[in-house]
Amino acid sequence: MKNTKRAKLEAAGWAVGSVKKFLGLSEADEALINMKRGLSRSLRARRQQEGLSQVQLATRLRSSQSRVAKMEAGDPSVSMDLLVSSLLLLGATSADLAKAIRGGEKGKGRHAA
Amino acid sequence: MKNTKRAKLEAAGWAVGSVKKFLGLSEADEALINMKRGLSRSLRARRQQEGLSQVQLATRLRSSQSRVAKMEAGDPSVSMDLLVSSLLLLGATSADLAKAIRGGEKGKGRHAA
DNA sequence: TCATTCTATGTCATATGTGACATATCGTCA
DNA sequence: TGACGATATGTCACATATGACATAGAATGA
Repeated sequence: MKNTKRAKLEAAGWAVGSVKKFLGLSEADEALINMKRGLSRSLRARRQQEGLSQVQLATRLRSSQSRVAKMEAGDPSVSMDLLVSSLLLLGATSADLAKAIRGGEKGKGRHAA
Repeated sequence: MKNTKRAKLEAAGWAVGSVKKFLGLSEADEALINMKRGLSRSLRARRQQEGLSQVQLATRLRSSQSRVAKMEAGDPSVSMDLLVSSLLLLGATSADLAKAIRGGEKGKGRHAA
């Protein structure tokens, strides 16, 4: 992910209604991270449900154990594309993904609102 | 995103879903592309609803007109991350995104209401 | 016609993501 | 204890995505 994003935004000044817009952008960043978290959790859950090790999953995905670990850890270097396509390869439907994305909303353990 | 698969995809004309197996196109690939399509459409819809030109939107996103055009065109060079974060910046909620993703599901031919 | 605005498409330098590898930690079992 | 399997973390070469730019097409109005 872009760790320069915030810096760029701050440097930009953000002409119109700056403070409000800035907060909005911050929230957007947070939302994206939460969505990824939901996908990460879903990936780990599916893997474990299938009784696969990270190595086994990596083989299925034609990736590596370390990348699987990073996917599940929500590492910033992992794209949403990778998470989504991995979940799809594990048999998730787009409805499942939609759910995972919404499920990643806030803190874990919260009942859905 | 593997360019080889994309090339195959596009070379096929990407018409109907019957030849995909021969081209090595998995269900997962198809699903991912459909999800992106849903996001692309949603982005365009939101932009137009706000009465923004691509240039104006690009400015808001701190991107360029050409990239916005590519996002909306579903260009293979556009990542899901970019689509999602752009939509979030336009004020979409994760529920909206979940919907867009599921909306990108099936036949695009349907001139939906 | 020309001029303007909006959008599409191609290219490129550079930023970012990815798979692979090494290595560390942790738990389990003999 | 040592060995093994599973997971985490750091690094790197290479692949891919991104913003910026140029340019073209399409639509509108003078």
